[in-house]
Amino acid sequence: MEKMKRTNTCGELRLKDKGKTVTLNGWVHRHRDHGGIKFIDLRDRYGITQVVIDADAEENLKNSAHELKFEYCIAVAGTVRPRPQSMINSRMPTGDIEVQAEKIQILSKCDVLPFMIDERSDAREELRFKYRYLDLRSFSMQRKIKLRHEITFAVREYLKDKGFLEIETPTLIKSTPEGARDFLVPARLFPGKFYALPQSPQLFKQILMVSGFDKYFQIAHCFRDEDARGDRQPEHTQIDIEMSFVSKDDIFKVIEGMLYYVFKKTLDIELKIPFRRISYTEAMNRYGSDKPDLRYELYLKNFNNFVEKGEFKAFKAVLEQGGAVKALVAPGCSSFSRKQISELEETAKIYGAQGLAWMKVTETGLEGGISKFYNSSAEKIKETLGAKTGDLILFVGSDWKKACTSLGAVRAKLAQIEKLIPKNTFEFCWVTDFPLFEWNEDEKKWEPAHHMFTMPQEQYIESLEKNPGDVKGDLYDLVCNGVELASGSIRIHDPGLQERIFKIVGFSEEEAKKRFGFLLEAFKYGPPPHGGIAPGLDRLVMLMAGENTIREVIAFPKNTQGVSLMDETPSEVNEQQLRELHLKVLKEE
RNA sequence: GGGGGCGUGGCGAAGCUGGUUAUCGCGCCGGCCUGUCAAGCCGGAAGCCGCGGGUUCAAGUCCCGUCGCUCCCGCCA
Repeated sequence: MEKMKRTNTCGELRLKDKGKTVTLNGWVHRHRDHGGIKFIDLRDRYGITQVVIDADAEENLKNSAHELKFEYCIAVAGTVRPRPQSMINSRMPTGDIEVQAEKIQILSKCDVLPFMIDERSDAREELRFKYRYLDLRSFSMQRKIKLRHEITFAVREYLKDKGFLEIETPTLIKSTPEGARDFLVPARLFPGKFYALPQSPQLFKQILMVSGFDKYFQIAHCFRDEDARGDRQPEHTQIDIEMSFVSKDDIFKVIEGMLYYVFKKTLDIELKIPFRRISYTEAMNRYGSDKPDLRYELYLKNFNNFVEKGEFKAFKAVLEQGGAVKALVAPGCSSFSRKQISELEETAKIYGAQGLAWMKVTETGLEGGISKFYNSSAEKIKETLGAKTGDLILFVGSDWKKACTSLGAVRAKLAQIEKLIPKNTFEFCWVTDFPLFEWNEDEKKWEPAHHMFTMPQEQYIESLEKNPGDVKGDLYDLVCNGVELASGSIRIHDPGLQERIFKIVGFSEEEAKKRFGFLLEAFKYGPPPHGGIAPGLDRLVMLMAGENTIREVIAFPKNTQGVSLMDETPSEVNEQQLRELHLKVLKEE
């Protein structure tokens, strides 16, 4: 039997189409059988149209309608007719009309569903992933996948318009040291040798700069063999960008313009640009995070000055060891119970704080917790911290970074508890002036905070080696609502400077040559000054879709174990394959 | 690598300090019903309570182990 091909989609018929003979193809979203009259909600990705089988329809038609179950894929031919006045459904775009069925063809049947294709379906993620094809049928998933397409398309439009070229770089590349763990691919033709999947197209995009493609971009897949999180999984997509002859301001401008365009085009939201700029140090000091959430106004304050005058020994000890004591005023939270405070303390402890000290602000002064140690400076404390009667003040003393991040975590928790976070706002900022190096206590050596091709800021170049810890890099993050959206830097293009950096991070010339000799070689031939950035596409779409995990905006995501539940990846391979690849699987203990 | 949470018919949940026959909603099967749109009504089927061990007269419930999922710390240049 010939398949009945659609003349229209399920989302387009309106009153003006009345009287038309149409054929629709789609899935049985719902069916309501009233004995006489029957209704079918027919769904495709464009919408839902109600199909009616009248009570006086021929027996044949009624029988085939009776057969229909959820998610049967069917074709319906019939006539568009207006619904009776009182039956109009204003919640449906097609709610003014219905299609009076004349013929129904079942294109394929559907087993009993593991979960309903429904906006309200609350099937757990595990199940949704196993049956992702069904999950993706829901309008909410289709909306997100479509939004992703539109965002990606707008990015391409904008960048092309600005003169960028989209250039593909290889997926099978050389394994490079540092950074995340590589995914390796055994090379069949070279026993014992491996390709690696790119953690990013970093080296290739820099080489493209050497080649003179001064504005490059790529929607690039990146692979990192690390544990997944809500905003990260083993493979992700980034909008990889690199430019020559630019300073970071030029790069900021491109990204600001791009995001303005993308938000306007896809969500009709006008972002305020340029974005705020916050130094790493300020972000840590004020927000307790290098990816500050600016949607709410709770600020960490410095409490060091009061520690001297107070009697609290634990804090004094912290300062003697070179640490810091940070304070956070929780407005109107003096009614918090011990239990509530200790829950906040748990949050602080997760981030390495020893504890969470507190005091309450009352009419007469400070009360409870550690207040007795600071009675003499109560007024001054209130004034300096901006605390008012009815507030709760929270403290963490630790090394500076831990004090900031753990109290920053408390800040975030508090904002959540007190419902301080406004919905549907996007607060962007650039975080700048990151340290170039970080001290690795385990291995007793300096490590690049970003990557080792990052340019130190001008004023530090001369005395790099003296105090590596003080050196700030020409590197920057783009943050939105507490999510790190992009990371980038101006790169080193001077081989001499590059060598000095290698030396500081304990990278021998020999090792450097072996690993990225090709880049260093390329840099001998007139490399332009250049820099770049790479916004994470998944995270951008996640934020724009109002989701908290990138898995909601990836068509076929992996779970937190890095497993694709639908196709059961990763999987074992057979002996033959292993032999060809010169591999042997070791038995775990 | 470490910590928290969860695992009960196909799905989502309830099941208290252990105590009759494991409950509810959705779905499924059958029937009734001419205007519904999360249709309604009547009836029915469907459970190794993740898995293994232990405590007990008695375990979905307590203990130990294990597997899976999830959130977080670490990790993620």
